[in-house]
Amino acid sequence: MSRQSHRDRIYDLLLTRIQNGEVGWQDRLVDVNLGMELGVSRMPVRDALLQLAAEGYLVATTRGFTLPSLTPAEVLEVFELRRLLEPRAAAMAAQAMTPERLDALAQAVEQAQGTLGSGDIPLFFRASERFRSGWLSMVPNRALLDTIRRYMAQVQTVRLTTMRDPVSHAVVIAGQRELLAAFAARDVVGASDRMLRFVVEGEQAFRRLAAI
Amino acid sequence: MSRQSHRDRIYDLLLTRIQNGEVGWQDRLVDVNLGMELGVSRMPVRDALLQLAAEGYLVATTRGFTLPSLTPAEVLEVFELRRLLEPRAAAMAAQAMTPERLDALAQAVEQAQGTLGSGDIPLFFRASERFRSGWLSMVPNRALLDTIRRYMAQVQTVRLTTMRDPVSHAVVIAGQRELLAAFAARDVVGASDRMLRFVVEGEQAFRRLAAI
DNA sequence: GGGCAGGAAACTGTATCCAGATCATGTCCC
DNA sequence: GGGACATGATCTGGATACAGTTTCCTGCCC
Repeated sequence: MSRQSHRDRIYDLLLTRIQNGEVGWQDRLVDVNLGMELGVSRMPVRDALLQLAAEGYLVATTRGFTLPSLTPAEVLEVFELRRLLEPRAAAMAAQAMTPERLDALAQAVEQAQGTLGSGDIPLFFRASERFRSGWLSMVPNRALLDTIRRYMAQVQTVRLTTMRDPVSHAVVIAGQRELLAAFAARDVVGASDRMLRFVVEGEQAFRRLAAI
Repeated sequence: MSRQSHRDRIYDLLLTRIQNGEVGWQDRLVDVNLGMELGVSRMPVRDALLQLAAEGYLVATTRGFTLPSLTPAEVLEVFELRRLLEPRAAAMAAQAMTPERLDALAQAVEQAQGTLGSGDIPLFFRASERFRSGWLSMVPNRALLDTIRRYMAQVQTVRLTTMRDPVSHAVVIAGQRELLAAFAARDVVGASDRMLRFVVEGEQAFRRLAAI
């Protein structure tokens, strides 16, 4: 298979859409429709959708596939997982950091900062996502990275919702700035500690918004 | 769908075979053959196999699906993940433990102990699996539990291999006994600490066998 | 206006078939 | 004996069609 199969191509495309927030929480991904859009039969689309479901990015319903919708209790379970894994991941990222990646991360933080006046929520989300995936991809442990990415996909809709809360923006940006400083200094312990606080702050914002 | 679909039924059956060690590391699971064996077309078989692959239990090759075969470096990445997650999981299991579950765990440990003289490797493996899945299923955090189960599926063949090393058996059983004692005492900290040591011991055994 | 029933639409699961890719085996040549 | 090439077998990916299930919409009745 010198060329990518339809299934793999469609999987990549759908995963990118999901991770870019282009799939709404009420959208239904239906294989026949996507097949027509992409010029293929529904079979490879279905295969890609089933794979995304098996990996936790989507949920199968009797009327197409949708984004997972976690209960607040389930989201808190993911926060617990984040507290266990992300400090270590940030530490590893700090150790592996490069000047080029630091530049890119700094740009993402400045972009997020620039939305504080304008209230441009989608841009704030995209910049924050760029910061996050930028440092995550420095993590050398592939099993750890895959695990983090998997659960992040499941709470995507929650993240979009909490990002709409302007109260959180300054907190998030302050966290990003301090993480960036730790990364720049190759401060492994500092990155780990700040990441833990970052996750805790995110959980506090979630609990406030969900009135838990 | 009041009756289980072929796909789901076949998924369950194949997963059971995998987890019971009935699939050899050189076996190839081919959808046409399994379809004939089970009296269905290859499509639901293929779907089930693709799902098992997406979940990490199998790997697709150009000639059927096989058990995953991780490189030693990849296995060590998983050990890192285990060190991060399993102490916490054991702590939660200790907190949630019930007398009935304790009985079942104790039986599993005794069964594993009984193989020390006979050298019955498959029985030792099954008893150890029973111990492990017994306490894991007490973990109330579903995200954490799913994450652990997923990466354990990927290292199944490694576990089967290291289980064949008789030197490890006494170490494993001692670990199980001490975990069992911590669970019985609802000793959350003790369970966490012992679990960390258990994982480290497993890693040491792996490093020794892989001559790393 | 609300509830229920029936039918159509919209989906899913899967069977069958075809085309393409890969692997294994056999043969020939050096 | 070893390597290269050709051929056949064996697999995969995917297209199409059909049957079954679920949901939605409309009409009718109270």
